[in-house]
Amino acid sequence: MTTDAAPSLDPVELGAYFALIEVSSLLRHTVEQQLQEVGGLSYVQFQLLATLGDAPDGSRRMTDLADGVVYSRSGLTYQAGLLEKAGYVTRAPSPDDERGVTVTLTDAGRDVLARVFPGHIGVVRDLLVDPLDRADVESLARVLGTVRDHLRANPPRSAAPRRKARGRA
Amino acid sequence: MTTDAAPSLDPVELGAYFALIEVSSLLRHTVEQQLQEVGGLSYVQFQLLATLGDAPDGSRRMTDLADGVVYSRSGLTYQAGLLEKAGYVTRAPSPDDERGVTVTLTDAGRDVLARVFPGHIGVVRDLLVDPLDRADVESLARVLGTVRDHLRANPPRSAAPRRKARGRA
DNA sequence: TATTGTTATACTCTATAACTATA
DNA sequence: TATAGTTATAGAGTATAACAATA
Repeated sequence: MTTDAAPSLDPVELGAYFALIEVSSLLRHTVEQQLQEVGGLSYVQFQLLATLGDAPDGSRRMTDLADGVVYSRSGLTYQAGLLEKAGYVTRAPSPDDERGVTVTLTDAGRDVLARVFPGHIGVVRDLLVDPLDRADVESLARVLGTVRDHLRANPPRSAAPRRKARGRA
Repeated sequence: MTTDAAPSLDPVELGAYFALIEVSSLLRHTVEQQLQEVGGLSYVQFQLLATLGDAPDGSRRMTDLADGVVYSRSGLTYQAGLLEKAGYVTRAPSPDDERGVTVTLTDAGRDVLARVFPGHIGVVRDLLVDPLDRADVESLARVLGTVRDHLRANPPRSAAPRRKARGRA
């Protein structure tokens, strides 16, 4: 039901896709530079720290940290290791489940987050928010929120359950 | 120079930003898997091939290829080298400017594009287009188009592979 | 047995700087 | 001198598979 018939997108749909890719790519690239310059953080590292910062106690289990940030376990272990070595997080066995590891934000972690945040916000405002009027920002938030919710509800899986477009050729 | 005063974003603005990052990240990751499985292509390689496919004669100069795809010259040389080795493009000195290199799509390059396209389109439709109604897709295309145009007009001063942004601060 | 996380390893990609050659 | 592109190289990140420990 997905891509059996001749798949195509009209110009508007294609335009939305291409614009999304180009905008997010450039925005992310610029933010990455800012994070690297100011805090020596990669974007993934920032996302992990920010996720911890959102948690009431600054703690989260590895698995819960992975969410939309990283796509493999070992990748998360690697990044968490770097953050721990930098002193931004600690890792300890989870109290309730000895298999799990609880990652906790340190004071130094909160510091680097605070140091990095203003410039981060500045980039996002300059590149994404300022060029738009209020109504467009609201529209963008709503529409992309819809897409995000659908993605979360239907995890795209590793393209495994997806049909092998054995089309022409 | 841009935002020195206390920078902040309200929840809607932050929501637009986070949704953009999450959606584009997941979309790109899924597309990358499809491209890899079906055609053995990375996303960047696909973008380069697709750019060539858009050109009337299937040719373009290296510099023109770089546009929103790659952020360093050497990175482009690397990817173009891979594509050449795979037989998807040829490289030859530009006729008009002996310093330049003209990259040209081969028949094999067109083949792999054609082989990869249906599934690519399918992913984009499943993940981005189908969850939205027509008006939302149009809105998304328009708003992101606005942002993209601003980004192109005001290159974020470091992601400019062509000009040498000298005179920092 | 299934799940959580780590390790080892190999690979891809990126970026800086030095270099060649054309303009 | 400035521009177009390549090369060398080094580093960051990712993914897969084998592994240990716990549930």
